[in-house]
Order: sequence, then structure tokens, then C-alpha cells
Amino acid sequence: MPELPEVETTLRGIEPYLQSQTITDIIIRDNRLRWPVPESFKMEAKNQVIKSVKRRGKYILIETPDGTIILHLGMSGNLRILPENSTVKKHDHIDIILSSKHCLRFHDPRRFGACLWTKGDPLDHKLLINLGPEPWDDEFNAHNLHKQSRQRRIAIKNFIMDSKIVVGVGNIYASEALFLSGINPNNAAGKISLKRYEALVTAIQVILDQAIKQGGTTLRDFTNSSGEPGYFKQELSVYGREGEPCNKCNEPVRKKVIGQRSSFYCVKCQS
DNA sequence: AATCGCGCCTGACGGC
DNA sequence: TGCCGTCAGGCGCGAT
Repeated sequence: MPELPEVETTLRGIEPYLQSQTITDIIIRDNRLRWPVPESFKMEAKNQVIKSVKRRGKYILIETPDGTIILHLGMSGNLRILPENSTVKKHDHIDIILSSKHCLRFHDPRRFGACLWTKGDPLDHKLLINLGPEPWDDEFNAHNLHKQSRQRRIAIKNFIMDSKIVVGVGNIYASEALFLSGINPNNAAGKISLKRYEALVTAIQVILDQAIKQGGTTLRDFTNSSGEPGYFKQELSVYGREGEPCNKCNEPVRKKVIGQRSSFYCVKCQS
């Protein structure tokens, strides 16, 4: 399931193939993604030259002079670089054909992903304009988290998964970062001390950095742009390890649903 | 304003 | 073997 490290891994894989290429054609086999792929997309993006490829949160932005393609991988999406006319498999919904005769292929079994076209500054798009800071931005710091969380009773796990607070922290890395910083995921965000927020900010950055270095986490279906899995799964401390011993203290890892999402933690190491 | 919970969707898996 | 229920989960959105 693509979170920030998986999106970043994808971005790094596709960027060299996209830079300065002309989009010679677009094939939409199924427009039923999270939002219907807009009718205008094919005509507007065709013949555009790709200026840059960026990431904002979990969104991938392919910028051209006349507009930007906004991609989101949802739960099960991936992007691959393939020779054009490669064999089409089930759930290969969109091909963006490049002048190099490669194609960028969007594959997404669950269709929670998105492919949109926007003119003007993509950061002003409705989906992006309210996003919080990137995890490595100066603005993402303990002082701000502490200030933003006062009087809030929301569980800390849900708080750090809120994209208005910080982008890119999904279910897996939220559990991992809270373990690393020794914070119980159920704690009310508003009761957490400045000092603990300092540890949490660092933990989020460390976990995401490590996951990017490992090419992301593949639980089931994530692959990078070459079709290979990520290797961070073997470094997960708590996620998906219910009943297995905590690797710090041997206490069995617990699983609890918080905000309709499975959360994993150690009762001894996290308080 | 903050919080909660729904719904979108397919595939894997377990039980019978 | 096959059918069916459950779970997985990003995240916008409507309801409270």
C-alpha cells in the first residue's frame, strides 16, 4: 500500500524516463478511478512536453507548459515504465506514451487511485491546497505539533495520519514511528508533551528515510517502476506482528483498531 | 471546529 | 472444489 516512501520510490524510478519527453498519446482503458478520469485529459495532455515530475504528499505531479497531471496511487496502484505496446494486463487502466517509445503505465486493481488534469499551479488544486508540511520541512517540528494539538482529544496515531498536520504518514509508518518514539498510539494528541513531540518528529523522519532507502514496503502488491518489491517489510518493528515478540522487550505485540485502522504497538515500550 | 464513520474496490484468505 | 464472509486501507466527504 503506497505511503510516502512508496510514492517517492516510484517517483525516483519514473522521473528519468519522463523528463523532457513529449507525451505523444494517452490510452485510457478504464476511467473509473476514485474520480472519473476527466474527458479533457487525453486531448489536453497530448503533445505536451514534460517540464518536471514532483511529489507533494502522496500525489505525483507531472508538469507540462499547459497543465499538470495529478496522479495518486491509492491503495493498490503502481506506475511502471514499459516499452510502448507492452502486453496489457488486467487493471492496466492508463498508458501515457512518450516520444522515447516508452510508456508510463498506471495499474490499480482496487481503483482507489486517481488521474486528474489541472491547469495553473497544481499546488492550488483543491486536493493539494490544504495539505500540511512535508515531513522534512522546517515547519514540521515539535513546537508546531504541540501547539496544533492542544485541546485535541484525537488519538496521536490519527493525528499524525491527518494530512493537514503532516503529509505522507499512512497506517504502517504511523505505527512504526510511534513505536520508535515510545508513544502509545491511543494517547490523546493534546496531552503529549513538547519533549515527546520532538522524539516523534525525529522518529517519523527516520522511519520514512529508512523506508525510502529500502525502496518502500511491499506487503502484497506494491512494486516500484521496474516491477520490483520494496524491502522495508523485514525492518518493520510492530506493523503486522500481532502476537510476535517485541524486538526490544519480547512482550507480544498488540493489535488494536484505532480510528477504523489496525494499529500495532508494544504495551511495555509505548506509554 | 473537531471528530466520527462511510464508501469506494478487488483479491487473498479462511471456514465450511 | 467452490462459495461466501471478512479484511486490507487512503482519504474525501457528509453527518454529528
